[in-house]
Amino acid sequence: MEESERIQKQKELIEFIGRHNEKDGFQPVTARIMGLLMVMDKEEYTFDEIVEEMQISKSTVSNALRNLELRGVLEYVTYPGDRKRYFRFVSGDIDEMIVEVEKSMLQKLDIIKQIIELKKNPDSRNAKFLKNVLEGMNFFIEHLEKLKAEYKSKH
Amino acid sequence: MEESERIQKQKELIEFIGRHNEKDGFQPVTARIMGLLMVMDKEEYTFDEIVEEMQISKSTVSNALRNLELRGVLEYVTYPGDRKRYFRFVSGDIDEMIVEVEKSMLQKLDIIKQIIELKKNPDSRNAKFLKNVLEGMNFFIEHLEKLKAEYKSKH
DNA sequence: TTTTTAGTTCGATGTATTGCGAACTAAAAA
DNA sequence: TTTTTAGTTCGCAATACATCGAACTAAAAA
Repeated sequence: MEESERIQKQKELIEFIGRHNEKDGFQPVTARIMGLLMVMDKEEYTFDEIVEEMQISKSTVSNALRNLELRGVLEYVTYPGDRKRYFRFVSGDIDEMIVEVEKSMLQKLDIIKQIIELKKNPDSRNAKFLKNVLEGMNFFIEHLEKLKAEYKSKH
Repeated sequence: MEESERIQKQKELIEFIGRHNEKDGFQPVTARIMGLLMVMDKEEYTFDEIVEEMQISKSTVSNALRNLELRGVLEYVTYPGDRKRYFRFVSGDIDEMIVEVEKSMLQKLDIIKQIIELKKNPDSRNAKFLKNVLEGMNFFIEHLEKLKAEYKSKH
C-alpha cells in the first residue's frame, strides 16, 4: 500500500471510529479525537495540534479533552523544558478492562435481583425469566475469574 | 414488607431503571416503559394502560412502543375476542444474549485489527497495546464458546 | 516588568431531541 | 351505515446539546 493511501485510510478509519463511539455515548468531536489518538502514527498530540488537525475550536478541544481524561480514555504526559501537554491514549491492562466489564454486569445483576425480590408472584413469567438470566450471569462471572487467571498465567 | 411499601419500591425501581437505561441510549420515556414492563406484577399492559400509568401522551407511547419492538426489547400478544395488544417484555434466551455480546466484541475487534494494519510502525506504543488487547479478546471469545456449551449442558 | 504561551471559562447560537395535542385511519362493534 | 376503539401520523413548542468565538488566566519566557 502506498503511503498516501495508507494515511487516507487512517483518516477514514478515524471517521468510522468516531461514528462507532458516538453510539457508545460520546459526543461527535470527542469520539473523533479518540480515533485520532488511536489511529495515527503520531501517537501524542498537543492541544494545538488537535485543534489544527480536527479543525475545531480551542474551547471544544478543551472540553473534549477534559471529558476524555475524566472517563479515563486518555492521559497526558509532559517533557522537561516543554510547557505543552502531550495527549495520548491510555493503555490500560486487560485485567482492568475485565474488571470494568464485571462491574457493569454486577450493576445489572443487582437491578435484576431487586426486581425479583419485589415480585408478588415469584413464578410469574418475568420472575422466572429474570431468575434464569441471573443464574446465567452468575455462572459466567464465576468462570470469568478462572479465565482471567488462566490468561494471566499464560502471558 | 407491606403491600403498599412493596408497590412504592417497585415504582422507585422503575425510575431507577429508567435512568440506568437512559445511559444505554434509550430516551427517557422509553427507558421507563421498559422498567414498567419488567418490574410490575402486572406483566402485560395495553396501550391505554401505559398511557394511564406513565401519564404520557398517546403519540409518545406509540413511538416508544414501536422503538422498543424494533429493538427487540418487547413484543405484544393478543387474545381472541379482544382487539387490544398486550405488550410485554421479551424473554430471550441466554444463548442469544451471549451471541449479541460476541457480535459487539467482534465489531470492536475488527476496528482494532484495522488500526494495527494501518500503523507505519508495528512496534509503536499504541500498536503494541492494541495487539495485546486483540490477543486478550480473542482468548476470551474462544473460551466463551466453551463456557456456553458447558452452561447449556448443565441446564 | 511585560509579553507570550497554553490552555480555560463564559455566554451565544444553531441544531437535535423529546414529547405534546390534534387530526387522522383501519378495523370492529352497534 | 354509523360509531367506537385502538392506535398512528404530523407539525409544533420547549428543552437540551454541541460547538463556537471572545475574553480571561496562570505560568513561563523575555
